[in-house]
Amino acid sequence: MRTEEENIKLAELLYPNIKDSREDIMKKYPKRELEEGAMVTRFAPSPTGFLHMGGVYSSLVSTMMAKQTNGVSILRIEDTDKGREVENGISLILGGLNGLGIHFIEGVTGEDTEAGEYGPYVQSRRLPIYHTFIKEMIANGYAYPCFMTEKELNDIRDKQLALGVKTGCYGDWAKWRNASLDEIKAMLDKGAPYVIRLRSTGDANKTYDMVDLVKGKVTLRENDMDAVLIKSDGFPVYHFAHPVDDTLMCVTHVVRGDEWFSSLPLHVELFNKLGFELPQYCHIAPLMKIDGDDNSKRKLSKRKDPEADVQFYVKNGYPKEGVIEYLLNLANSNFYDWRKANPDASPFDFILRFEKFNKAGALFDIVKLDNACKDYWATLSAEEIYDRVVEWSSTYDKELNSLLLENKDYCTAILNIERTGDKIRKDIVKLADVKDLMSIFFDISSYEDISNRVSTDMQKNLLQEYISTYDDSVDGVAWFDNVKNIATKYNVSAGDVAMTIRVAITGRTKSPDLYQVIHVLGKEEMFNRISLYLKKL
RNA sequence: GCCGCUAUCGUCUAACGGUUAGGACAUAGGAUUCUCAAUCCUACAAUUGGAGUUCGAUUCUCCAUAGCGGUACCA
Repeated sequence: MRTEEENIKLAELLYPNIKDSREDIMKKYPKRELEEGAMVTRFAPSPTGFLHMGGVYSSLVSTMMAKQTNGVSILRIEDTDKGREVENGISLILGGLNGLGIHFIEGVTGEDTEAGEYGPYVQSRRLPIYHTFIKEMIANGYAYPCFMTEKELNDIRDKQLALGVKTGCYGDWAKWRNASLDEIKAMLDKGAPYVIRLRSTGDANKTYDMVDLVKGKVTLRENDMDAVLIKSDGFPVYHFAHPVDDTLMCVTHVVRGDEWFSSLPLHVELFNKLGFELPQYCHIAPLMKIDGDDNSKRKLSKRKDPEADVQFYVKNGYPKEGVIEYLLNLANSNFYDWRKANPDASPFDFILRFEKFNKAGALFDIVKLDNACKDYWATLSAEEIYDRVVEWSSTYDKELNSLLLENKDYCTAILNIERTGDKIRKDIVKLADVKDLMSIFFDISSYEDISNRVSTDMQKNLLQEYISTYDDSVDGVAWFDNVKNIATKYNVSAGDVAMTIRVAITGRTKSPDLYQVIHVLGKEEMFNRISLYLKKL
């Protein structure tokens, strides 16, 4: 057991260059002046080159909660694991978030830029801050250097497993927690690598209650793990960065995935030992996915599920409004009722409530998301959709982009088919669908065969009759009356006549409203197509 | 193995301890006298199991089971 003086010496020995005290640091991060009830939230992703939908979900909740209470939302980058970091990781995160309309008030705004007075907002730029607090903890006897090797750690783990007890570095298993100053000095002189561990004073047999805003009242077991706080490369682990950063940045509500819930007791102990006030915790359930292999539920996985990656939505041109609607629906199921009552409101105006969140993991249902997206596109005009496709295709489909730009009026007319009146067409889920939808208006690559429904000879008769009776000036009802007349004359169904015309001018057995298609194409183009088809028959 | 969280139709969910357990998505059928999409109507479909408390339990308690999470010098 080391004495108080020895601990102070130890702290000085380990961090001789840290001269600031905690007060020096705290002064730079004054309490925020916000109105009563304002929430300060944060989203803290790692720049691993991949923004998970679960992250989008929690960032959406964080930003909306802050906005609804006139608080502050912060985007902080947790880049303390140098092994997993990826180049342009920050831009990827920002791109994905902004692409979905999620914006933070404060924090990182680019690879090397940030906004706000409580920075830096990238953890690798905050090392002296972490070191100041860890130095103080060592001096107080709350933390210590541990020289255990990977092999030693594995060995005790094997022993613990064999004994059927809890694994990890705690109690008597933590061999360096009470080492003498001389023993430590000897190791340091040898240049042995070390980590800084918490010197836990918790008792795992004791429990206490606290409130999680999503889960309600929860009973926690005290932490007794001597968790690693500072890695051998000098970077903090998440567990240590969390209390330090969130306290200095005056975060009031920690919204994070449920996978963190298990480490809450450790965080509580750290807040206490650091003399910090505990924030409110909101552990939201993860997004799940049915695994095809064995039908079991599992976390939406970035390796197995393309829809786990935000890039999937961006690349395919999913509307941000649809994705947001779906996510909000998942967050608070009363969103649906609100949407019915407020059909024109922005989804960001919906009031989220922590107590309405689901406690268990929800299956991420891409079919339902598609449905929300279809509904959204149906609310737009042809011009609005045209603008959105142009914007999207400029990066994701250059060929479609130039087609759109060269034929603006024509393309808008195509997009306007069945988009007016009270029967709105819903066949667009994502902008990537638009290409296929437009293709028939530019080029027919092949014809579907309907000869088993209408014989080739009959098709010729019907089309000739159609050409000779066609009147460009009549409305849809009169146009179809004519189709019916042709049907009667040749003793076939009106459907057969319509189908024949459809295949002749679109090549397909399925198409939008024929009358409207014809008028977008124009009389001349229609006749050209029909004669081309007649030749092929 | 150890620790924790959770449990209602296929999926997301609603239901002061008293409801014919409701809605949405999906699926199936029908209507819209041209296909597809949409829309409207109808149908299908659930309280994990077992004890207990209670006049009465989806709701409260306990046990079991299952799913998920954690058990890292990852977040």
